[in-house]
Amino acid sequence: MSSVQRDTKTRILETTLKLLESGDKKVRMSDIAKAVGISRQALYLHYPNRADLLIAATRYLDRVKDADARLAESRAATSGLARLHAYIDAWGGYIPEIHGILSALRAMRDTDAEAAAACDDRMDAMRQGCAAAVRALNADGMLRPDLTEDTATDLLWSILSAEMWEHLVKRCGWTQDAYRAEVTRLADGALIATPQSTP
Amino acid sequence: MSSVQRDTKTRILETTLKLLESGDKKVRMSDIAKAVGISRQALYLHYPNRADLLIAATRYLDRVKDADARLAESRAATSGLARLHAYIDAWGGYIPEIHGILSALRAMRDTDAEAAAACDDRMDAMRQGCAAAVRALNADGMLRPDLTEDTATDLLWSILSAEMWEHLVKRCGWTQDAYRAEVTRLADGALIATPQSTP
DNA sequence: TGTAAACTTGACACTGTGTAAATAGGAAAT
DNA sequence: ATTTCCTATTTACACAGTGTCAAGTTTACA
Repeated sequence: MSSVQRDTKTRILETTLKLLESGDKKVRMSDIAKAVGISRQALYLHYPNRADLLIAATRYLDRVKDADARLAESRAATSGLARLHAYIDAWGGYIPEIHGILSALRAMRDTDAEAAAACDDRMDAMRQGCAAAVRALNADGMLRPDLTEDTATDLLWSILSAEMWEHLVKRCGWTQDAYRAEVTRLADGALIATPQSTP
Repeated sequence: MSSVQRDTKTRILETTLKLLESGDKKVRMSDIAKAVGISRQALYLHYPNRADLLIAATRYLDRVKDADARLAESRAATSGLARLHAYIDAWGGYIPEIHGILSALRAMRDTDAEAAAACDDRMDAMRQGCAAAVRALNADGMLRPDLTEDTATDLLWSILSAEMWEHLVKRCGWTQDAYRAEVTRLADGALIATPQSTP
């Protein structure tokens, strides 16, 4: 019973992600159904509502892209600074891949509590990474002395937010490389006691 | 003919703004009508659709809050750095007052072309202010040498974006003062050749 | 052949936006 | 005093999109 069903379920998730990623238009349930090649109602046999489908798609994407593994790499860094940079690279590089689904979920925030929860959950997880990087920085004595770890985490969290990426890359048209470079600089300047300069 | 009409029109705008500002919930046409004390259909006699109403409300807010005058103050600053800081103060202080309507318009971006245009228009105007501040900074030789004026403007524009304010103040719970202080620091670190430090 | 799962079609409820028609009340002109 | 205009009202409907329901069809497989 499960093999066919799982195939369709997976096909739905893949199609949903493709539609969300490639297009800037609105993705309706009927759009997804048509793209998958099933009826709109069949969609509801697999996912009870739009929010659940989007959340499932997010989880699927994480699994496929191995988000945890990527972000875990930053934990291996020895110095606090290296760890900060590794985290910026990891998360900053992940944003473009989840941007489509992320903004679809964000658009549902106001109307759907479940979507809002999924959004928050995701952002909170990201904040954990920021907090860890800030702690490592502080342990090395490199955190700007007038910042608490909490405030520093908030700052890094905001700098690395998907909205910031969207603004710089989508709106201003920056390349991913330019984004990475400037955001790293920005974070360094915001968090580090004695700002880095190329020696 | 006009006095009564203008009164109702103004009352609609004021009510709309109040609803948008004070509540985090969704504001429907019927909500506005009920709050004004007229029928939903009477709303359409004054404003043909929701987007037009929101846009009119934005313009009304600008007029009431005298946005131009505030932002113009920053142009009076003598040094580039003073001008940058004056602009950050002016715009950063204006965001909380227009945040409600701004995010309502932003939520309509995907579905309504006119709302998207109004949003872009507003953000572009803000970018002009950023560009002017960056030019003044560059004229003083204080712009980080590896930044073009365009790139620097993009950076400042992103740092001062309403999304950044929302993240730090609404999400992280910062006070407006903390926001102002850290964002100023952030902008300084991002744009200025030799970063400021308290002597 | 029979059964169950996956899927289909068609219909409908609900919300929110926007349109239309028929009507009422008040002000102002004549 | 009556007509005319303007504002507003009520009722009704069209439309898009989400979500539900019921009855019927295909496919697999035992």
